[in-house]
Amino acid sequence: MAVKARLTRETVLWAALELVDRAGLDALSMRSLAKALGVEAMSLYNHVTDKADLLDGIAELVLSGMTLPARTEDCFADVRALAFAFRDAAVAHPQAFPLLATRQLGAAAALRFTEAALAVLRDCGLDERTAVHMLRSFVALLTGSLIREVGASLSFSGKDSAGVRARTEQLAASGFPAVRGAAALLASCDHDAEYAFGVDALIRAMR
Amino acid sequence: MAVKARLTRETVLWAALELVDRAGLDALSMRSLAKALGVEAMSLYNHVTDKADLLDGIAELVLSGMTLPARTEDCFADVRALAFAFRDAAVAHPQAFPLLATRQLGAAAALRFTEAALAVLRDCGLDERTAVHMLRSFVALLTGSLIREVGASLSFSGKDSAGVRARTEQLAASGFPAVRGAAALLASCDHDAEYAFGVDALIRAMR
DNA sequence: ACCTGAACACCGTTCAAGT
DNA sequence: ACCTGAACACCGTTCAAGT
Repeated sequence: MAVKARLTRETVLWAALELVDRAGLDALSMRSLAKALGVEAMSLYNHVTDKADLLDGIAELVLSGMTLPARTEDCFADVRALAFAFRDAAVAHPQAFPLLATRQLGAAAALRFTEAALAVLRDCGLDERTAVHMLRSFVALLTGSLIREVGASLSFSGKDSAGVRARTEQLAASGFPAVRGAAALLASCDHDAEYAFGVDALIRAMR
Repeated sequence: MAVKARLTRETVLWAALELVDRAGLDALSMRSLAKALGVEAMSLYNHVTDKADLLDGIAELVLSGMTLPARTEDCFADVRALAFAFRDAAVAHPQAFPLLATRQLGAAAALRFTEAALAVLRDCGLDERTAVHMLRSFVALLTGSLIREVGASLSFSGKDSAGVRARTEQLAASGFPAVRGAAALLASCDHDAEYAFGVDALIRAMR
C-alpha cells in the first residue's frame, strides 16, 4: 500500500516473514510474496539469489530477533534464561520455526547465541570440550521440543478438551498396557512445563 | 521393470521411500513417483488420498522399521539401547527423517516405541507422570540431535578436513572470544559421540 | 541498477472417460 | 475397482527487453 517504496533485501525478508506468520510456510511462493509487495515475481531475484536464499534469510531474521538475557550471579539460572530466550524467539514466529530447525544456519546468525551460551557454560565450571558437548545437547533438546510444540500447536495444548478426551480413549483402547496407564498424560501436553522439565533435567545432569 | 504388478498402498509407499533415499525429498513428486512405478500420476490417488497422506505413510514406514532392543536387567542400559534403536531407524533413511520430525505422527506408528520406552522408564523407578515427562525430553533430544545430524550430513562429520580447517579459521576470526577459543571443537562434530553424550546426560539426570 | 513480461519446464489435483 | 488423459491453477527460474 501507500507509495511503492524501492525494494531492498530487508523489506523482502520482512514481508516474507510477515506472510509466513500470517498464512504459513506453504503459502509462501515467489509469486505470492511479490504480490504482497505490489511487485512482479522476478523483481525479487534482484535481492535474493533464489528461494533457498529467501528461506535462509527468514531463518536469520527470526534468530537475530532473539533477546539475550542479562547475566546474573547464578550461572545455572543463566543457562535456563538462555534456553527460554531461544524459545521466546521461536514461538514469536511458530510457522517459520521449521526453517530454523531444518536448515544449517550459516554460523553468522547463530554466533551471538553460541557465544553467550559458551560463556555461561564455562562459568558453570565446564571445560571447553564439555561446554561444547553440553551446548549441542541443549540445542538439540530445545530444537526437538520446539518442533513438537509448533507441530502440535493448538490441538495438543489441552485447550481442546473434546480432542483430549477422544485421544485419551483412543490411547486407552490401544492394547498397549503402559500406554493405557498413561493415556490421559499422553493425550495432552503443557508445552511450557514440558520445556522447563527438559531444561532442568539437563541442568541437573550438568551439576 | 518386469511385469507391471498391480499397485497397492504398500508398493506405492515403498517406492516413495526408495525414491527419497536415492534422490532426496525434493525429488519426490506424484509425477516422479508414478514414473518410477511405470504408471500415470493419477493412479496413485487410488492408494493415497493426497501428497500429505503419502508423506505420512513414508514416516510410518520408517518408524515401523525400528527394531526394539531386548530387555536386560539394567534398566538404564535399556533406555540407552532404545535411544540408539531410534537413531538406527532414522539414519537408515536420513533423507526421510525430516518427515518424522516435522509431522505429528499419528500415534499408531509410534505406539510400539512409546510402550517400550514407558515400560523401561517405569522400571527405572519413575512414577507415571515423570516417566511421560522424561520420555518427551528424550524424544526431543533425540529428534533435535538427528535433525542436526542429517542436516549436516557429510560436510560436518570431520571427514572433509579442508572444510573443517576453513570453518575453524572463520570461527576464530569471528570476534567472539568464547567462540574463538572453541573454534576447532565447533568446526566439526562426531555425531555418534555427540548423541551418546546427550543420552548419557539425560540418564544421569534421571538417576 | 533495478524492474518487467513472456516463456519453459515443472507442480498437485479435478474430472470425465475408459476397462 | 482401478487406471488414464486432458485440463486447471499453480510453481521456480531463464532470458531478453525495457527504464
